[in-house]
Amino acid sequence: MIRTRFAPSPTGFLHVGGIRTALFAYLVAKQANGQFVLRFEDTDKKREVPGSAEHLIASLKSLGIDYDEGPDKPGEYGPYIQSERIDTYKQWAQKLIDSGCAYADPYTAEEIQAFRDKSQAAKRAFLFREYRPENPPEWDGSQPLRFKAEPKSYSYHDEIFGDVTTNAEVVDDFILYKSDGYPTYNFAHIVDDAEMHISHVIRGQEFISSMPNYLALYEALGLELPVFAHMPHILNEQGNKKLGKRDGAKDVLDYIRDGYLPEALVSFIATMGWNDGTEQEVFTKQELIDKFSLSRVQKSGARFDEKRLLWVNGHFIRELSLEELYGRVEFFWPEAAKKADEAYKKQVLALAQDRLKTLKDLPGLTSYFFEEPTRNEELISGNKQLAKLSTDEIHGLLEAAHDALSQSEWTPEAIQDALNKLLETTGQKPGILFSLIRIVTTWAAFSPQLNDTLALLGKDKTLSRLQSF
RNA sequence: GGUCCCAUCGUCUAACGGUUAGGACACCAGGUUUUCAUCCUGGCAAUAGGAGUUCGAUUCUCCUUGGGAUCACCA
Repeated sequence: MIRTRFAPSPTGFLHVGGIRTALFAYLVAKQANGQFVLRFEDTDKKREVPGSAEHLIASLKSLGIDYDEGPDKPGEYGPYIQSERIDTYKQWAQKLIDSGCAYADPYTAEEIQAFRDKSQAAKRAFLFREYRPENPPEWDGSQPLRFKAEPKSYSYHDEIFGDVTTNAEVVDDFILYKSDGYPTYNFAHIVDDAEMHISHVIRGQEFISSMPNYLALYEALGLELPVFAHMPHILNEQGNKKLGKRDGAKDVLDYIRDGYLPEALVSFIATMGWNDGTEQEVFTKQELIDKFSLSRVQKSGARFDEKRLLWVNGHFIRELSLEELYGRVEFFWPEAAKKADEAYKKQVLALAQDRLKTLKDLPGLTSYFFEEPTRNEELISGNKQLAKLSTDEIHGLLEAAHDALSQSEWTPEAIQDALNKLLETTGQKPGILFSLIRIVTTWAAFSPQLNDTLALLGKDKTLSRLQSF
């Protein structure tokens, strides 16, 4: 049975890097009809951020990364919050003590710092085991509990990085239990993964360097090794370090608020560092479940390219049926659209759909359909051809347009006919005449095809805007 | 610095040891009788460097260079 997990600590929001790890773990579970588990690793109470747990859950839900078991979704192996599992860790720690694999750390912080300085002075890496006390006191919970490591070389298989060998020197007596009564991640996650029957450990690359210690612990605990897969980091836009909250990594929920579609986000995030080997560029969630494989995940880090995300988002917007899109843009309409009726809004949306990169673009693209636009002379003076016209000439053309259109039937076809005839009677080029009409009726930098725009705007509004110049 | 990992167009990437090194984003040009967008056509653009193995290396090995991760009573 395949069981994967996503185990964030509730210390903030989720950015694309974290979401990708969650998504891949989810895909691995779903494609095998297994379970995906959410677990909160809240053993560092100092770093915990209030509200973060709810925020993480909302982020996962917003992208449709549904977990089968989690803090708010009881399952067979709960609870799924580490701070509620202290008794379990205690039992496992006792096993280690009994088998002589763990001991109490009697040193003060100052003493340890002195060891550290000594190692540094000798230009050697600090290893606690070199200062291992000969007769450690009995562990009473007030001291840290350390793992008694046997330095040896390990090799293991990583689904993404392949066969990795580690150096014996780096195995050290790391802390299993902190003096504050909470276990460390290093200890707790291994216990939990075992207790929760997790088959695949999928996490960020930063844990690779700790693998020797984990492997030593699995061994001491007599546990079977899960499958490991370490994700390369997502790099910031400059490509010089892993994407982090400090250098502008955005909360995924902010992308939703900014009008990005969940399915676009999912497709984009999945294809950062993964592809199916064909030339397919975008994927639905179901396609990802069918086609994803850890072995095709790139070893090197991928940069976050916002331009590409924008393209993917536009692509998914265009794929949506009008009905679906209408359902998605509910909160993105311009203020003035509130009183407009549904049928009208749908027609407006149909004209805007191809132009939308994010849903947030909607007001800028459509407001003149709902309220009188603000006049912006620069649209005329900034237009090379129109700037050459005198005010009288402009008025003449608009008057002619008004007359011609006032006698027209009000369908896109009839309007187009009228406009074409107008081209002949005025002897103007479309670049001049149509641009002028377009600008005066919308006062927008760009707009949909002129006849469609006017047809939807309505005869009265069109004629009055032509006259108002 | 020690340890581990990585390296194809600007970016994301494809290529059982044999391809004119392919696709996409971005950019540029043209087309779809106005603009913007969509759509279509075309263009620009890469195997970090050096040895070795081989009839033949993007691909295998080694070195160099460059980059990243990690060295906490954080996860």
